[in-house]
Amino acid sequence: MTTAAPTSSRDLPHPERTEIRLEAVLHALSDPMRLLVVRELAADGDELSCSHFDLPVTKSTTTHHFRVLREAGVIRQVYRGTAKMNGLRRDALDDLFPGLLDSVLAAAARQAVRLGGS
Amino acid sequence: MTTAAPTSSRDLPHPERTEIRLEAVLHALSDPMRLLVVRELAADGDELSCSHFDLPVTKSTTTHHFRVLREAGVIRQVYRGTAKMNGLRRDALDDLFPGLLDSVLAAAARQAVRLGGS
DNA sequence: GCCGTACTACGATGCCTATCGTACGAGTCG
DNA sequence: CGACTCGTACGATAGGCATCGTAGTACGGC
Repeated sequence: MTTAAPTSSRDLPHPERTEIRLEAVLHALSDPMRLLVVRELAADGDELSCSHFDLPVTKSTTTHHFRVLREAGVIRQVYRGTAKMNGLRRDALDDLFPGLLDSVLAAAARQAVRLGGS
Repeated sequence: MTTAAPTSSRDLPHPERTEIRLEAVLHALSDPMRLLVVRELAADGDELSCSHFDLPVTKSTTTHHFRVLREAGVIRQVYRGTAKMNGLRRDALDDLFPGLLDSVLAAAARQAVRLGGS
């Protein structure tokens, strides 16, 4: 259910819903880059390719961050051709930790306003 | 406001409310030991001494964890005689990140039930 | 079949951190 | 004062991790 039929043959390891740990999720979200990615994913709906994000790090590092997010159970990644599409695992997170993701997103938005000014 | 008159002469550096960063809070809560401490603090009201906690680590490490929590703005520490009392900074956290702490605590409680069974 | 694009794998590096042990300072109580 | 308790400071250590660069793999289009 959680893993739809992949458009490509390559498959990626995702943690089962019961394998997701709060500490891992919090740790994944505690990195500025990853928090930025999650905020953008939440804002733009889902299904965004890795290359859509213009992070101030190399592609190697970007790959690393996406893997951390996937292995923590925060995002779901599916290959579609050469692109790798990313989507928030809202269903699993909201089921396991109700309100957590929204609180973090709201907190991040508030802090962005508070610090960035814009 | 946030810093009451200390019972002892020794004083501890706490971040101002505006200095508290979401990433730092999430990182502080992403450690199992520290999450345990915060859960106990939230359950037992506030004003618990460091020695009250029976963590499976040495006292040096315990001191380290409490300092991380304090420097992230999660707890407030005040000396009272030889003891160091610890309390959650609920006011600051709820003001900066409404609902975040409660979501994390609820998520931790849910996960404890889900995993521990007891 | 070949090339370009998208992403990965692997090794290296430097920093951060969780942990410990020991030695020390601060405060309380006899 | 002296001893004891609570917590700190400092050094050491080992592991983790964010970052990079380069070389390589998968896929789609020409």
